[in-house]
Amino acid sequence: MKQVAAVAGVSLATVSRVVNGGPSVRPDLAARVRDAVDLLGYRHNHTASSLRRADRLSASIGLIFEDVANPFFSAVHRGVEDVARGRGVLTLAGSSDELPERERELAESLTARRVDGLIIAPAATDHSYLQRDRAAGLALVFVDRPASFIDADVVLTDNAGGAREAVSHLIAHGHKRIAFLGDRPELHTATERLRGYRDALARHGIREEVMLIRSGHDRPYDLVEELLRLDDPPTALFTSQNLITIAAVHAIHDLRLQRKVAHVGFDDVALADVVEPGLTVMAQDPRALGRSAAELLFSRLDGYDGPSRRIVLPTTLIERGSGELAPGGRR
Amino acid sequence: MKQVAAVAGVSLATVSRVVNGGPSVRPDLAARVRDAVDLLGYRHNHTASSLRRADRLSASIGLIFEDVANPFFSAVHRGVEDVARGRGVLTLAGSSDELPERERELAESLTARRVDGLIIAPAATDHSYLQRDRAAGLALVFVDRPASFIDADVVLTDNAGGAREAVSHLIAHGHKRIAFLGDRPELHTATERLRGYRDALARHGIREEVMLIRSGHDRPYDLVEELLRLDDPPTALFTSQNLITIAAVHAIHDLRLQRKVAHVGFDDVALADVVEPGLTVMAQDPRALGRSAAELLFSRLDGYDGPSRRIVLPTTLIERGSGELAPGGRR
DNA sequence: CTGTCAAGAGGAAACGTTTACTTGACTTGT
DNA sequence: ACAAGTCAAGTAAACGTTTCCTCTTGACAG
Repeated sequence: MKQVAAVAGVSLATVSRVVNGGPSVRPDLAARVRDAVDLLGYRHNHTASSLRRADRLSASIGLIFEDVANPFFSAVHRGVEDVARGRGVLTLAGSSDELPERERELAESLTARRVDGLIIAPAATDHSYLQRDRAAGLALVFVDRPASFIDADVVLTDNAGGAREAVSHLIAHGHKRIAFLGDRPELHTATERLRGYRDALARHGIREEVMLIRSGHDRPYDLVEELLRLDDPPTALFTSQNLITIAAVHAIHDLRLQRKVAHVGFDDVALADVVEPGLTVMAQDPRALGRSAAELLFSRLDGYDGPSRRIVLPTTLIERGSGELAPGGRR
Repeated sequence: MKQVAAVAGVSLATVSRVVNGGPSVRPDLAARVRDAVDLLGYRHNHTASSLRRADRLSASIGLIFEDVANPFFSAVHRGVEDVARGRGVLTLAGSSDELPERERELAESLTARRVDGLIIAPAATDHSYLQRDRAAGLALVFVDRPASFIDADVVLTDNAGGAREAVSHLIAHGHKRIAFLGDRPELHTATERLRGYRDALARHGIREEVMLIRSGHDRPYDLVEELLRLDDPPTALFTSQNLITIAAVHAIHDLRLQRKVAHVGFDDVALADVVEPGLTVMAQDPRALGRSAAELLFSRLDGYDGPSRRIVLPTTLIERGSGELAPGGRR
């Protein structure tokens, strides 16, 4: 920049004004500066700039997910990017692999780079360590799961409602023995979906059976096999997470029961409509999740200073066949 | 930091030394500094630090993909992250949506933030604009597709070889009328896979048929339908991209031809083994692609200054049934 | 003419760090 | 006991910008 100033024969201040589209600089000078910029191949240094600038904004936000390669989270990522792009804001993403420690490291790494905000799908159980950064102006939004020990904006899927609707759908098709296969119970989404399942049963006067409620199994495939080989097996399955759903589809097909046992999954998966019968799912909208989270974040950066908000996005039932089988396998 | 120094009763330099694990500082002073840090909730400012530091490294790298939400690229992303994490390096990712202009904007945004390196799955046809940044020390690696008009490290999948092998596999099962469905021909991967297809036919003395070679159709589903309704339809399909593969599976199933027409896809997709028959694919290893790219990048940052390297990763044939059907549909 | 004002430009301080250089107190070898 | 060397700590300059403040110039009103 100094060189540019020298070549253009102006002061540093003027170069800065031109580079930032500053208000009052004579057209001929501006042109000279621009020529010098091109000539020297000057590249603006955004980090140095934001160090001194009044707003102190880095125009970048951090994302912390379980795994950036999980289709669910990469869709959230994209949703965030969609709205960040409009503001010239870049996204830094990292995978926590569901490890609280790793999540914290990432958060610290990101705040050390002075990101303007953080969007987190929380793994850690305690987020109070972010309190200080927030006091220092960091915008904070949680997505997919609420945070603990810190009061912040959050955007969620209607897990309980979606699960309730999914299970009610099975009940409407005549099922009474419906198994619940869930993720590890320490996950908020898992317990919420279980709550929805219970709710649906209760509303229809169906008694829960302990044998049919299974959470946090590490080999879902085996679990499904076991369930379907019971003396009195469930007539329908509700799988409450995408990887479990996929494992269940495998198991059901391997046992050749795909026309006998009904199945609804939470969260949509690719090729769900090519499987025979098509897989009925309660779909989420991860991209919208990301967009909403980003909007909450930017509203904070734009000065909103009210109480924290909680957005809950609805789910959509997609009927493809597997969820519409009657008990015993008739359609 | 000034406050920390004041509270601990030491100079700024000493605080800096402690914060950076500097070599020679008396233990009691170091302890006092650390106490002050905790007390004040001091957060290191990495950007200010890298501005002055000798290495001038931001410990972050930029990623530019077509779409961070595409499972292929999100897996590459994760591969990069795997190796970056080991070095405490963060990844900034952006989606170009295959628009050269958007790619360039992203690249400029990233270099303005002084990332140490850039990993790009190129959309643009001319990357010479990066020449200057590279001269200034930016490490540069291209992934999935080679760059144009700039000589840089690149890591690719063996597109031609994989396609050749896939098509040979179909030929080995007795097929002679094999259709090729490809992506837009301006994409490097698309032309390479077509080359592999042609190669396989030539090696086995099969004449190409123009009618059976289709590239860059925007409605692959309709295209497959059209092909299969020809008077003399192909007995096998080779779909050379994941989205096209999925569309083809849909079309084949809708026409109830899944046991009549053989099908091999390039790039693996979820649930491919639950479809009936299972979908045979030539799988890539996108995560390894990302890891290799990151390794090339870091070797540059570690001082490697030799000629640019080109890594080509092999593909793996996964036989699941659809590729092993004989012409006419017998197994 | 003088005085007021606005616009345009420059000088220098500041942002939060690191680091080259300096200082001072010890240690060591003779 | 003294020169030389070592080590720990401090001072101040520097990194690449932006911004506050001042200065000059010219226009215009009284």
